[in-house]
Amino acid sequence: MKIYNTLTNKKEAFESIEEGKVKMYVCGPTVYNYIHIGNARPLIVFDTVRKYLEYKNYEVTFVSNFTDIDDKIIKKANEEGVDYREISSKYMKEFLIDSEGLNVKPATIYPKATEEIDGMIKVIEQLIEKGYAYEVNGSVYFETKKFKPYGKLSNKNQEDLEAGARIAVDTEKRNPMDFVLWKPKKEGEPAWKSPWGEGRPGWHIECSVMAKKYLGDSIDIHAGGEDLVFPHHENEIAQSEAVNDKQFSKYWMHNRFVNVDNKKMSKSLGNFFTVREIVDEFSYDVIRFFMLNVHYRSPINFSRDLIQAAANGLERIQTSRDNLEHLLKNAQQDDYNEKESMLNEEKELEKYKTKFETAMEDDFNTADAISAIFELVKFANKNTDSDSSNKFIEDIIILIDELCGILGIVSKKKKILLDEEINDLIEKRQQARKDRDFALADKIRDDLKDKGIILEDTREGVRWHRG
RNA sequence: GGCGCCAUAGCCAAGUGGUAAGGCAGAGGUCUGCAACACCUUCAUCAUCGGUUCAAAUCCGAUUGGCGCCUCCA
Repeated sequence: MKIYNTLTNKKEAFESIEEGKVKMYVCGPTVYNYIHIGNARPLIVFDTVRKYLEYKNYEVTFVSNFTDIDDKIIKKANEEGVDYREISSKYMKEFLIDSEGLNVKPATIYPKATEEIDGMIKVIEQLIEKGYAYEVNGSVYFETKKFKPYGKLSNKNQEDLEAGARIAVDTEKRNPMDFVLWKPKKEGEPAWKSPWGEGRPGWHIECSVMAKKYLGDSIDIHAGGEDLVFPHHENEIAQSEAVNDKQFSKYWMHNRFVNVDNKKMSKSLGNFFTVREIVDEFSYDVIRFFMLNVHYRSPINFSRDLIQAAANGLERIQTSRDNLEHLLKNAQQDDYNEKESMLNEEKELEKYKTKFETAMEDDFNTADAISAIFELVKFANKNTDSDSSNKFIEDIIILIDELCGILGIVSKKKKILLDEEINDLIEKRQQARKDRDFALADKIRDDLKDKGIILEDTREGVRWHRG
């Protein structure tokens, strides 16, 4: 299995630190709003990475934090005139709802920044002791010059960074590139006690501390959006490796952005769509499928037309799977019939599975993996009919479900329970068709369509599903 | 100014040295009372220029265009 490692800028063979186990840390959301579909990309992508690792029998410990104290949260709380905790707890809940909708497996642990302050203070103290950090007027800064490898993740060197520094130099700092570990309390803001007076932690220290506490000094995979490479992840490396004297993360994975009109979608630019908005019109399943249609290290453009195209594609997979299930109900033979034996099905199915795995092993090429599913679907559509055997159909269904399952793609259409009223109407329509009263038959079909029930007259009888 | 990424059919998108996967949309056909589904057929030489090679979308160089990071940000 190969993973593209931002640290080395190349694809590397994946070898976990401890055999059979993977420790993974993904930077989680700052909870001050509903997530937008840009936020959904890392969620979906790294959940898929996890699912594939688990499919390969790794025991994955997956940690994803909540940044539940931050300038933006405070700002929003002040705007709404409520306590910051009301904001953070509300949007944590909403995040988990979207997360579940997107078929993201819950993290092993979701640590919250505000519950880890003691640990952060301890690490900051250690950094000061070891000479990597210094205190000025209640603020504590990390002195980047003291950490020699600083810049190794983002391929920057201190001189370039200083030359490019656009922020007005904070006179408190010894060096413009130093970053804050602890900031003093401002009037009206929440604060915690510390050896440097009341205040709150800087953003970067959170992740270093939570990763250490729940995963240990060295982890296998650290992931997040590409914008986190610098400064966030660079700073995490500096903090963690300065304290632990060990490599912090072996592999660093970063997803590219979701764009609108080829421009980055972000809360600050205001050109974003929330996941909820899209779910209203399409569905969580379509969003997930849409995201996985593009390799995670390529930018992906978002538009109504593109997501509609993805919805149509997903429908193709689901329709095929539905048809198979329908055939299975009527299938008689238990063992392969002559035609099926000729097809050498097992070997044929192996081909799609191999293509799928090969794609996934190559830095999680989900786009290519999905094409294997489409090829499997084509094979199924082409080679099954009412004469197919149970065994033949079941084998295909199992494989479709397995492959879709790894990607977290829902392979079945959502159905409601058989409603007698609907069945009555369908029978009525069948009678009308027999009587060649097509006007009535079409009216019944149209009426059902208005209620969201789509009828299809297949060779094997009338079928219906939610539109 | 520094660092990095990208350019494949109407649209989306794999492919990183051996002659272009897959999906959406479109066209023609089969099936069907009609429709839908499905199936069959059809639809590109890979931004431009130059180079390396028996062989390049794939490597090198240049040009043009686009994007990201260097500041909160997935």
